[in-house]
Amino acid sequence: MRLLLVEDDRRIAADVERALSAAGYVVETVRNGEDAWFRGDTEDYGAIVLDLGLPGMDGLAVLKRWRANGRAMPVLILTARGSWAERVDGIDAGADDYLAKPFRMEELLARLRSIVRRSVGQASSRIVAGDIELDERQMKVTLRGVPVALSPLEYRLIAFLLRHRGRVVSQQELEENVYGHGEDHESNALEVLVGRVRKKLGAGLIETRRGFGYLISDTTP
Amino acid sequence: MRLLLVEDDRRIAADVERALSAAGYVVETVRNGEDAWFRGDTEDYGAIVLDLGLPGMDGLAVLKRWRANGRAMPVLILTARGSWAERVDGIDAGADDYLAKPFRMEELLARLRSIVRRSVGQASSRIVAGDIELDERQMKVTLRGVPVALSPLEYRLIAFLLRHRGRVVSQQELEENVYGHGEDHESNALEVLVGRVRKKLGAGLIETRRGFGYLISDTTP
DNA sequence: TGATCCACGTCAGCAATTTGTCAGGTTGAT
DNA sequence: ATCAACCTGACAAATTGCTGACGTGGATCA
Repeated sequence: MRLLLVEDDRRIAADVERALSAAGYVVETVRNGEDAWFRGDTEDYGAIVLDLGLPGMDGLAVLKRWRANGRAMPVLILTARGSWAERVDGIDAGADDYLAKPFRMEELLARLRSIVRRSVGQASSRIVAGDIELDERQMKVTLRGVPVALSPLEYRLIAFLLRHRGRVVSQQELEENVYGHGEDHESNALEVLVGRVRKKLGAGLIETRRGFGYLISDTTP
Repeated sequence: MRLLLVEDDRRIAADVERALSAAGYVVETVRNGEDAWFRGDTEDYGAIVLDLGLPGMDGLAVLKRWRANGRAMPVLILTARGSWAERVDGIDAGADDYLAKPFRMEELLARLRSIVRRSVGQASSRIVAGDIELDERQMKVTLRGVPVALSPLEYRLIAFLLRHRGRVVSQQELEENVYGHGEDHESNALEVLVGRVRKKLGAGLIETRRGFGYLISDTTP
């Protein structure tokens, strides 16, 4: 599988490139935003590993332009700072996953495998789980074919759970990704939100794992 | 895919022809403006590579006459210098992309792929959505066949939304593309603009996705 | 030069929606 | 049975987007 690596730090680039090659990928590397944008827009890659701290065009901007042009390949973001706000920005911009530097090469490979698997399994920006269907391009959720009106937070919640369907997502993680911060648990806002989504999408969809978090089970083979 | 190459320099023509053939295109070559115009006007090509520095009829003039006759194939312009004025002229004349000499063959191929992909994705410079129709070459919008007078900003707004129909466009993104800057949201100018366009084109066309942005749904698959 | 028109930004008010909070209920593990 | 975790309905506050009215500046034309 062919990958694009976008990384300006030569040392890191070389390391990652070696690891990816060893793992059997064909890797092409670029070092700045413009090149990245052009390559990503004109070539077909199985996945893209994108550093955010780039010279020239900013990594997020590159990603947004790809998505704006309808390019749907899986993108894994690397960022120096482990800031949650940045993570949310990245996901909103259309990233499929995110990894904070420094990272272990095994983890990079694992996450890469994961997003690639997800993308080949899906081939589009639509996720189906049981009765409901999510179209990320249109930000539209349908229940048995009927469109459901969701508020921004409700949408973010269900989108995150669906993207991570098949595993338990902790309240902490959900909060960080829905609200963009990990406030202390002084409020039950998230629980209320879950309740509202359940009311709109049916009670059976989001399961509660008492003490652990929430789960949408994966029903797509 | 069948291509027309318009290039008077025999050496360059031969090089490009070889590269394009190797890439799997069927290439026809002409060396002057008159022939180019005739071929482009009477034959159907998947794309045209057009040198601007031609003997006889000038490349830009050829392009303009094609467009005036309603020919909509993607055209990639080659120009001797990376002159900005020439680029703007080319884009205005209806070119889809441009490339400054000297160039690397890979880049030519990539840009060609890009404009071809764009054109098959869109089939023409006309976009239809519901009752309304946009002709980008003529910068003309009609509602149920009746031309609608739009101001420059109104046109840019509707054109951007139509080009990206089928997905939600955020206010931020819309602002950047309509006004050319991403000012802080201290004004509701964009909302007012949307209102004005709605008044002219009907309220149902542009949907509001509260908290996310605007959307024109894609009704032409 | 002045009259007029048009595009467009600004503003204020409105209506609808969204969202946090709170005060009880339920539930499930031990 | 008990307790923490979780759910739910109600409510008020905050946000968001829409609209009509108005003002300004630039272009056009007499």
